[in-house]
Amino acid sequence: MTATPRRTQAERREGTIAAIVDAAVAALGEVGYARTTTAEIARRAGVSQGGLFRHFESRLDVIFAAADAVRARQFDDFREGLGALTQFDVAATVRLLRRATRAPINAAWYELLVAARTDAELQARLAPLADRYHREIIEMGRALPIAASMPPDELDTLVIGIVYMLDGEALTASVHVDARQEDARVEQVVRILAGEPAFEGESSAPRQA
Amino acid sequence: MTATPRRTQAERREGTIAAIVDAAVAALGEVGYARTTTAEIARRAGVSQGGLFRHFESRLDVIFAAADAVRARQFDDFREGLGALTQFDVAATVRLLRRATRAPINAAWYELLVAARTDAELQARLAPLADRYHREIIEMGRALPIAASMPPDELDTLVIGIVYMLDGEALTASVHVDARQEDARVEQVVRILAGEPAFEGESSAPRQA
DNA sequence: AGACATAGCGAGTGATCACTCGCTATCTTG
DNA sequence: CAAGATAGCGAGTGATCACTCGCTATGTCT
Repeated sequence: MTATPRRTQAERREGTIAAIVDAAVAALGEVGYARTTTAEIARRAGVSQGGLFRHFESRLDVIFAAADAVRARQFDDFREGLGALTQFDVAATVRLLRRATRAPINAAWYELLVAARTDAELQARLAPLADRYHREIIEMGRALPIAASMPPDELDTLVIGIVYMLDGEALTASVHVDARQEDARVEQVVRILAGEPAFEGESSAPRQA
Repeated sequence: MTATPRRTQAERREGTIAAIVDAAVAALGEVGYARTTTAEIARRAGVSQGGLFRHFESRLDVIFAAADAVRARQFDDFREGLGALTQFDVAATVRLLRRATRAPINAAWYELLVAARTDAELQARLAPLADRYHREIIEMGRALPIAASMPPDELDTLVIGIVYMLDGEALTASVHVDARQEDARVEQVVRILAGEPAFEGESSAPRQA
């Protein structure tokens, strides 16, 4: 019945580990950190609980591997989206960023951020990953064509600020969405990045030397 | 030994309920949603587990009461901070907002937001509170002196955008802080709210009619 | 082929979860 | 002051947690 495909030990190992990590990422996104139990992960991965602990010493080790997978995948996905644009467009780029922050996989990242706040061990493991994430976002921003039109550190601050803003929007999205404001927000960001005032003032009397 | 202060039933009830709600808020902030158990809340409130269930039908009811307490207290604190300013100052106001998002009590709100994403019951209870929170933030923004210098809906979008940005910053703070960027971010926000470009462009050639 | 190593299994284990229940302590009402 | 109501207690209860352990299944090495 069961045709055994004859895989090497390394292949079996690798495949099982990948299944467990994928399962953990999906579970974090779908049921949250607290309910991402070893039983839940094993069930989703099609592995027994004992089998899971053959490859990971603890639940935290699985979680950590999942966190790094999320970080890596988010960049792959975003760069893929950027590459699909026929030409650079600030509004489209901001919408890509929003799509990234709203992606199910990114919800897993938020779960980890929040859990890390009150879990010292997780915090210690996650901090280096978060630093790297932060660095990669900045690098990504500097690689954008718009980088030529403003000082690098001002761009860095703007890019991170925009990402933070979309993070806040994504977090609140589970209990409150305002589609009209979301569109308006993209337009404001576009104006800011274009070096224009953020709003169309009716009586814009510029003061301050 | 124990001098009984002879309180009425209503006073006893009220006092116990307040202690439980306070304990829940503190627990959410200090140990997170998952570890804010009925035992933890009862211990902090100085009440037995059974005593807790005398006043609340379920853990979720306690959590809900805590959520509303957080929302109310955040506005009281913020308005108090605003009142303490000798005169209106955009930078100081943004820093007050940051202080609010970084306050321990606000961490409780983030815990609830994230938990609500994967908990349908909590989501249903929290959504009306979140709507109200959102509305009150907008009203607060419109009451600021700066409201006179730009169209109301543009201001709304900016204010919520800034709050979201500070939310994202606060969330990431447990694993990554960048004090220099945080200062720069306030300055950028001030420039944006003043109707100036967000950055000091070196070769600012304004295009677009 | 036979000896050995690694992969995978699933029934435990003690701790902790939300919540219940029978009880006592305190207040209210006539 | 007596009877009834409300407040508060803490030892259960079944479910679920991360993790262990003795076992079998499969791949590797000579």
